[in-house]
Amino acid sequence: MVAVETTWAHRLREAGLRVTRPRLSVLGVLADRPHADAGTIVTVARELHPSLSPQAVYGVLEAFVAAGIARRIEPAGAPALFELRVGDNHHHLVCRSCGAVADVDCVLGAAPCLAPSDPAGFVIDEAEVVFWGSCQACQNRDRQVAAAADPVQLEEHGTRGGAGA
Amino acid sequence: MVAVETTWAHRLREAGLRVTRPRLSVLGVLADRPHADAGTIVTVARELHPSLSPQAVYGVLEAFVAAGIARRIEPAGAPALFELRVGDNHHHLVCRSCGAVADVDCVLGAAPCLAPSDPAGFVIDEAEVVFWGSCQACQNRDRQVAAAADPVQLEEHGTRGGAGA
DNA sequence: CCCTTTTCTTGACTGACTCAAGAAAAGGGC
DNA sequence: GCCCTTTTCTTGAGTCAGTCAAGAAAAGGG
Repeated sequence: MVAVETTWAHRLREAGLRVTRPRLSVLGVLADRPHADAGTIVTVARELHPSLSPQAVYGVLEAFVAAGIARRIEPAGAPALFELRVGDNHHHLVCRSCGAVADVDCVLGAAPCLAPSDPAGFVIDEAEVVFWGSCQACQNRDRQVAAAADPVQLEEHGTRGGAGA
Repeated sequence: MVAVETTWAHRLREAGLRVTRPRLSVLGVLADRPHADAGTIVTVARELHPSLSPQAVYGVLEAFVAAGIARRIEPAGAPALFELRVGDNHHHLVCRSCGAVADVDCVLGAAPCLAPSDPAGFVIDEAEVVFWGSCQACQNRDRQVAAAADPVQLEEHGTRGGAGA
């Protein structure tokens, strides 16, 4: 416990940031939930630090991103997500149904891992890749809903689909 | 002129959509500006159709996307953009400074053009690729600003950088 | 031309995020 | 340990993109 907090404090100092309660709280939440949005971080961090304000969280996250200890991702149609895994140029899988996000290692290595053949005069520093699809849980749920609608196929289970946030 | 409108009308009917003035206006704007956001579309379309409401434009764009005659892209940190180029799985170059967007043909062909080695149980239907960098105009501007700050290098021109959008 | 369905206008509202000012906390120097 | 400066956090108002809902207007088949 103490060791963990010491580690976070160390990481903050390394990045040239002061060690504060809000920053440690946000680091703790991000360690638990690797793709949390600002609202989730506020909610969860308040369990330990009830006076924490949303604006503090926005400020902390901005400082983390500027210092290079967090990365911001913005899948279309969702609020920004933050992750502590930085510097390895990995990409993301996003579920169209529930918004779940998973990491994928970059297939090709260093950033930018891809280069267009005709860059139209642009100097490119990053290739961002988002894979859109359906996560395992949503596939299971959809299969169960389909089975309920057409019981001939999988009648033996009689399962029901629960909404998966 | 009439031929053009007739073509748009035809395209709408093909897609199963009624032909209306707002829809023709939005198509016209998108033909001129291949990566316009909703606000720009409202402003430009009102030159021809002053009573057009923002909500009508949101509705029209939603109908276009649902019908497959437009595509919505959402670069991080910017409002959604719309384009008429659909069905070819192309990708985008986005300028970090001015937000300019250019199309790039997909290097690999059909969608999803990439596949992660470990998809973590996801079924993937699309790989979205965004190349981030600096467009030609912003490179020129930055070079001029640098020259103004350090005149030894390129003194002979004495150019000044204008803020670009 | 009429009638039904779709679409558009008007206007209120939400969610994510930003801006600004003053209060509180961090951490180096003594 | 205490003080002082700088950074950071809290509080509160504001912005921007987009959504929701209800009634008016327009499309297009009969």
